[in-house]
Amino acid sequence: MDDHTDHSATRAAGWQLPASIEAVWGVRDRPHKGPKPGLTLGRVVDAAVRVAESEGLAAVSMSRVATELGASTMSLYRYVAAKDELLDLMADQAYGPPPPPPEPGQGWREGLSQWAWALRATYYRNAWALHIPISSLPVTPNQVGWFENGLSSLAATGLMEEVKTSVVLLINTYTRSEATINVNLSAAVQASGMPPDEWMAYYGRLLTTLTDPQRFPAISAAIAAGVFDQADAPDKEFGFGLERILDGIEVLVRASACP
Amino acid sequence: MDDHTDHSATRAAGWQLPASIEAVWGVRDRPHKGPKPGLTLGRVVDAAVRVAESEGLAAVSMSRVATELGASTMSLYRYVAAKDELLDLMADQAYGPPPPPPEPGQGWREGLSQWAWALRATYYRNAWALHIPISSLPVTPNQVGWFENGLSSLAATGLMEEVKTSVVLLINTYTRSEATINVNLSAAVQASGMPPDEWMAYYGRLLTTLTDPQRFPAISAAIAAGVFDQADAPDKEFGFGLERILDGIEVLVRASACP
DNA sequence: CTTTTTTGCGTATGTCATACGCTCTATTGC
DNA sequence: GCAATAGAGCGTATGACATACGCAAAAAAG
Repeated sequence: MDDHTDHSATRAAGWQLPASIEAVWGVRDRPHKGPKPGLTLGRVVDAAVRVAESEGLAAVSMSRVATELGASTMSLYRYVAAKDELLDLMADQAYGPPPPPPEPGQGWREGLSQWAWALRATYYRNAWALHIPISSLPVTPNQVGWFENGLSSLAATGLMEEVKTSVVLLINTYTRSEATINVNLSAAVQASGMPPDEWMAYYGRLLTTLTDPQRFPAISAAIAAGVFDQADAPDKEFGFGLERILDGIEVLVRASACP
Repeated sequence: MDDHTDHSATRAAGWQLPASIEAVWGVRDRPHKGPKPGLTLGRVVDAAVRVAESEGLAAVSMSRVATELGASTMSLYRYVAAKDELLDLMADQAYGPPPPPPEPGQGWREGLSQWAWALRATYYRNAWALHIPISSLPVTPNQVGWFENGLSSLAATGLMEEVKTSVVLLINTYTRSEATINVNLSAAVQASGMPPDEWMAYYGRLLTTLTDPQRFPAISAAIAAGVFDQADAPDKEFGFGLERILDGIEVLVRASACP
């Protein structure tokens, strides 16, 4: 144990939790010696998020964030060891605090469903955050908070703890990737300047041209059935997949309930 | 119709399929006028893939690929309009040709399951490709080929065409993101220098330190149950989710079979 | 008051994507 | 055949960007 904070669990051979992440968890820093910091980690992250919201994640450069704060580029490195750390903190900020836990009377399915929809809304609201690569298992407060909340819906089921975490991970994975696909897609549509329906129709025509019906019978059938005639409501698509997954989990819950 | 190839379907107001992508589909270019190209699009993409395989996607710069080919940086721009296009073509190369379509006697579930596992193996084998952002719906030959193959498993079910595409999209989405998470994660573990089990144990200790059991009861329960004591086999985790999703789809298929 | 730590920040380095324009080449229209 | 022309390779900018390094000033500790 050293004179200051106990880092025995956040440090290990070859790796340690970055100092900036310890900071968001509120692990208190000793009162400093040198000059007072002119900024705070929070202000840096907020500024970065502001830039990402208004100009996209690609616009988030150290110098852009610095000018946003009226500081110099290099001063940011007193709060964050590298840009990657800043991105991780921005991602945590994007999650925000998780929604309130499900009410006691609610079933697991309803709880998980609401959780997934809330998560999805968060991803859509902060589309820029989807471009930040996932660098490890959740270690930031809001991310862990969402995980906790997801798990809590399953508390009353008889599932094994290991299975519960798998389920929550599964739904998070699904939700994130559905959001990623749609965000990228709508960016592409936007870039084309066409209205979504028209773009979809164009895509259908494109496939028709490119795919030989002999080699691509299933796709041709889909085209013929008019699948690509108009853009599907993304909500519908997401709901479809979610219900399928929940159906699958229901099978599992039932099996574990009546042995 | 103009003097050369018919582009009426690959061009549209405000957007057109990039020339390099038309090229991989084998849309023939008119016999050229100027000097003979010293390279081919295929060689450029191959070189880029070789770099990505041996040094990671981050090492793929235009100049690195050029030196790989013994050419100058700028010469690559005769084959590809921008780096993004090169990345899209690399991604298509990573998919490779889809596995053979399911045998006639096989059920949809077995077919889709095999498809998903094959897709997953492909993602794992070419982990670098997961870092390439998805820029639109599938338009490259191998990607479309995989899509076709996935759909073909569902041909015999009575599902509507629209639902079939949703199902295939769902499984692809799930598979891709599971792979993404595990690839990133194992990169993080690798970077730490610890063996996976030890890393997981460390992560458990980390969570224990950071999470107050009052505010994070569900996570604390998971920790107490030893969920984080050892790294799960990623195959198990993937199989779990996949079976859940297939269970969900089975519900759907049954419902549409006996109305 | 001196030592130590820590801050802000100027400067420098190396990497990248890519615009531009020059030269040279092979095909095409005459 | 021959000139016009589209295209090929590529050298040379240009303007970002992340970040290493080091200095000078500030504040707490002794």
